[in-house]
Amino acid sequence: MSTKIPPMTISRAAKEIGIGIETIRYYQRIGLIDEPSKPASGYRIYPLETLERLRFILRAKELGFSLAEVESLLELGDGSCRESMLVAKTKLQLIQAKIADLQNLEQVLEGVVHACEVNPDTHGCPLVETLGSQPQQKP
Amino acid sequence: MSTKIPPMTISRAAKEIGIGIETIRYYQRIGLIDEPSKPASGYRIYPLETLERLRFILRAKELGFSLAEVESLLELGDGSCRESMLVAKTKLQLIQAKIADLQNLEQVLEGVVHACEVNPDTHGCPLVETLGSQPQQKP
DNA sequence: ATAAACTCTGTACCTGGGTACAGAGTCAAG
DNA sequence: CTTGACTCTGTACCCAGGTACAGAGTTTAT
Repeated sequence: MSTKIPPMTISRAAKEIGIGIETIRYYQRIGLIDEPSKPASGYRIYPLETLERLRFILRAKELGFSLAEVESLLELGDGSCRESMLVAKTKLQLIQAKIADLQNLEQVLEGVVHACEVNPDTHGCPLVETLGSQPQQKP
Repeated sequence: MSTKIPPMTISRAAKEIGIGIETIRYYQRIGLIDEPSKPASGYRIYPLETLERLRFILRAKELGFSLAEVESLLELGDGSCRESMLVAKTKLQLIQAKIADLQNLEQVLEGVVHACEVNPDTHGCPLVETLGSQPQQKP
């Protein structure tokens, strides 16, 4: 009477998470997730725990963490909150620096695009001259 | 009477720009800068023009452009301003999206670090739980 | 005039983050 | 019970962006 739940094989896991099969295997190779033990004969079954871990990895990656950083976060997860916090704080500072950099670039690009729009000569493009001259205000 | 200006050999160029010798050669290999012609016997001399181009590349790289993007900017530099502007506009949009992403991450990390500071338990770390749960507000 | 320092050329190697594929085994539907 | 779809294992390959090194030639300082 029970509707059969199809076993969570690698391709179902991949589809569930929205990731490639080969990528899952890659993460296994580099030890980011562990391989479910193989049942003597048959396919590996991916437990919920592993799916959660994969989701964690994906979200962290989207947020700009490298796989190495993700790994340290995962390792610290089991340990002290203080240590994880240190990792996060360090990352936060990097993120803030990166934001500042990008905002600087944004300004430069906006200025340059505007200048190009206002003065659409075919020569003496402001964009090229901007990048070609001294560094922009980098405090 | 004239003080000898030492010739701008590759290592002097590298030092001047603040880049490795091998990196300059790498840029030559991939066609990003051209190799000064070699004087039958002796070392290649790097003209100011090439130094400028290297500086351009470095600044653009700092601003987050890939070498491929840098190349297209350099190519467009000689052509129409309108085209360069298109490249810059596209890049601007990417930059703005990236900034938004990072600001989202910043908020999440700040919240999490704050939560950790307020409630420094050794277990149930908010950071880990945050990344472990549903995706943050990603509009 | 000779040794140290530099350059040139070519090729090999590295890290990060995957992606592809061959060949053998396994499962599931008709 | 066969056929097609899937999995497993292992290895190879891809891209970006470099970095290293060997062996031969050149320059420069002493």
